[in-house]
Amino acid sequence: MNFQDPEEFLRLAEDSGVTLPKTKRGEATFNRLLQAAEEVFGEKNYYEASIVDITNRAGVGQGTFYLYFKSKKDIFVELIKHLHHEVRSFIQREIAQVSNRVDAEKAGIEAFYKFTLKHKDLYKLIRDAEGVEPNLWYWYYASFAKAYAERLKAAMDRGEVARVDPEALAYCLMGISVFTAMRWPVWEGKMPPGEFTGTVFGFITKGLVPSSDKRGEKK
Amino acid sequence: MNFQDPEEFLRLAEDSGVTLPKTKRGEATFNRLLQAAEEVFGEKNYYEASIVDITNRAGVGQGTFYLYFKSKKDIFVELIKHLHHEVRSFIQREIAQVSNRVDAEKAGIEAFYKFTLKHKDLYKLIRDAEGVEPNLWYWYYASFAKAYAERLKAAMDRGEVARVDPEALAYCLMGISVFTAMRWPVWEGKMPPGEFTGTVFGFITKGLVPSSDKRGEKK
Amino acid sequence: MNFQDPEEFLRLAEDSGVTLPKTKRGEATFNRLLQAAEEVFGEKNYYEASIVDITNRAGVGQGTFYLYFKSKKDIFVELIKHLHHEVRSFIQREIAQVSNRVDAEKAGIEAFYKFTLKHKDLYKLIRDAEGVEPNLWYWYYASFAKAYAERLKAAMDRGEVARVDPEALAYCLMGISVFTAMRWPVWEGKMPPGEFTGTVFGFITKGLVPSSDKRGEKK
Amino acid sequence: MNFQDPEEFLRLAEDSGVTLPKTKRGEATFNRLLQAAEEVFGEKNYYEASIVDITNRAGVGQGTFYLYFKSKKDIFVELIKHLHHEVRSFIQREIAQVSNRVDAEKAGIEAFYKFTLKHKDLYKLIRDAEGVEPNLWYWYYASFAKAYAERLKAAMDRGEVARVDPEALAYCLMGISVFTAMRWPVWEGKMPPGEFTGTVFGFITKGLVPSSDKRGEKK
DNA sequence: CATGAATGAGGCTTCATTCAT
DNA sequence: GATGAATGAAGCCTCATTCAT
Repeated sequence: MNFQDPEEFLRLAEDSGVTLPKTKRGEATFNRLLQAAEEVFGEKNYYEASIVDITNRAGVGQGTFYLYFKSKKDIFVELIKHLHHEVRSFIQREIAQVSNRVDAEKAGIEAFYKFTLKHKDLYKLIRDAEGVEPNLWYWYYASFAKAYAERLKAAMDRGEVARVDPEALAYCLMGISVFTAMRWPVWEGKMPPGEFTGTVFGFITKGLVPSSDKRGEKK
Repeated sequence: MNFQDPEEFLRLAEDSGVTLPKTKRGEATFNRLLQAAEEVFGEKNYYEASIVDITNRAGVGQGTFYLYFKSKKDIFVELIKHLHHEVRSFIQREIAQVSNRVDAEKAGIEAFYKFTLKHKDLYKLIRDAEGVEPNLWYWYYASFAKAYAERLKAAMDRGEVARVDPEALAYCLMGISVFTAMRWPVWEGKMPPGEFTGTVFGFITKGLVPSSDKRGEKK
Repeated sequence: MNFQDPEEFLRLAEDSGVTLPKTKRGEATFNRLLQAAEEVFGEKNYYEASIVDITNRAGVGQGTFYLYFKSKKDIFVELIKHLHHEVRSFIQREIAQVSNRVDAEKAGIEAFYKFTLKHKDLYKLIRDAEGVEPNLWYWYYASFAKAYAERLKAAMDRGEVARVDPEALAYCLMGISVFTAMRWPVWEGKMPPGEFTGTVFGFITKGLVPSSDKRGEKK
Repeated sequence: MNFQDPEEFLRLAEDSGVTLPKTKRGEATFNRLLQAAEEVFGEKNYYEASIVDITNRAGVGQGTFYLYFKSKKDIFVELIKHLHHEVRSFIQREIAQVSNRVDAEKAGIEAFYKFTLKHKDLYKLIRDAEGVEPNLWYWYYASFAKAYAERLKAAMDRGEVARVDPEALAYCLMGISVFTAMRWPVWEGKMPPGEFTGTVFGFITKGLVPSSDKRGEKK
């Protein structure tokens, strides 16, 4: 696979596919379509959902769809970008007040669980993204990881986190978040029980904090 | 979502969909089809791959497919089961000689990277599995996690690993494996560089080993 | 075989399969399809006729078919119902002015010959109906017989027809109509010659009229 | 439609399609296939039954079918001819001892009911015959009618039956038999109740017997 | 004789997209 | 702006028939 830089992708994706509405009435239709798409793709998966499903759900005519989106793929991309923004800002908000990075990590994961519980579809959507448009999928995680790594780097500079490769750490933490969220919010539709969360947080904490003897850490 | 027990699923999936060949000639065809399916699904994704793609690749007529598989879905399920078995036994073999659990963990991840590099398709296949047959996807990870947790439990009993919730730990480790494998073997087609691996292993080691003060651990 | 009441069947068949058009343009297409179906099924028989045959004949695209009918079977059922209505009202009209039942019977058969000559397909369609949907076939004849028997019953009350089991009589008369129509309009494409018709009418007349001695008749 | 003479048809159909077995073992297989075909075509109808259905039922391999029959159609034709022979000889036997034609008519119909009850499939098979091979269907009824008419002609000469067009009469009687058999043996799986049969027989008797005044009869 | 394997034409159906109103 | 109609490519699948063993 050969991926562009995440930002590069965004720039490419910027222009195409979507025709913004010009009137108030148009805007309402546009939003109804996007909303319907989230529901339908969430229930059915990209390939098994049809455009008629979406227009029916939105309560508009079939032709109307193409007034705003150039293709099925385009509304999907639009949707992923929208949700990506939502997760990140949601987590951001939940973390904001926590000063220490290690504690922020825990808060972030907790927030991710909460978000996942509300948007169980998100999971399916991202999964589908790979098949539909690998670049989109790549961008989704890579841009996430980048921001993550930057925050970790800063924490290392402040001495809150052991000094190691921040990107590797970012992928570890994302993997933990995603897989534990799969186990509980997605599969069981519940927040994980205390013992489970306790273990997860304990594992992360021990893994992140600077050890006294510093073996294996960079200076 | 409401999933059955992993073993329950296996039993269900046992019977249907596949018709085993009765002659030597038939067996060869059967295998060619399975092999072709792995390639095609790897390249294209479940929904965009067609049965003709598979039969063409296998060099057999279109109707031949239906001699052995009742539908596209059935060959897919068969494939996943096949690959699941392959990964697990591959990793098992690589770990066998390592006595210490923490070191075995590292060896296991390293093995997973190697396997992923060889079967980059596996990644896509499992992803698609969710859309195609959620139970299959659930079974894939859940049965993996179960075995994982058992090994961890044993290690805890031997005092090699801190005594915490083994299942939670299993999902953490799986998440780390999968996401770091995505970053390098899948996206870059290479084994991760030493610094990356070092960080990952360090993180895991610190997270697993019993701490001297035992805070947060069960007795 | 286990058949529902004819009316019951109609009610069941009411709902499904057909989507009525919403615009004038759509209505024209719908009718063209129905017309084409009659021709094609008449020429080829249900199983050997394909949907493409129908859409080609109708001069529309293949997909258009599914805008109005859910399946081949559905257009077939629709057609039979349509033709059933046509025969009955055609015969009704031809009989209307004849006051005496025995003469009406002759007029009815004559009318049936005429109709059959125009719609030789009808014959084949009804035959196929058994294979396609036994209930439809049952309904076709049973509802016919029911109306028939009622008319005969009334004639018995007026003393025009010997008082016997009206239903049995109805099936006798239907059998005669159908088989003699087969012999001439269907096989030869002609109305039967005078001598043939004379014999048929004579047979019926003698069979229906109240005999002077009343042996075997109910009071 | 343009039909050949019934005998002409038979001669045509004589040669083709069937390869008689040469050994004892072969004969057994041949018969098993024919038997299986009757069952399967009876249950499913010609077009919906597949050759695999037949070979499975017969317990032989798929290829074996073509050792004895050149095509699906050929076994069907063979079957119809076989059954046609069966009905006629069965009825013949039942009528044999009845001397008077009018009584023989009743006995014949009764026999037809009995046969139909045993071979409900016959009904479906003949129906299908039209679609599969119109000539076969034509032959089936026409040859039946021919023999029928001859018997009636003889009875007219003996003064037992009114002198009218014997062929017309034959089709009337066949129609009555077939439709009343449909009403009871086929639809209800029972012999008709006494009142029903009484009416049918009364109708026929009155229609057949020479009237005192001879109006409408030939000299 | 017998059989399982193999085939490919052809049927039904779906659906993203374009048109006409 | 909006909508229902129309399209046809493309996919899945069945099955009569032919082959190879």
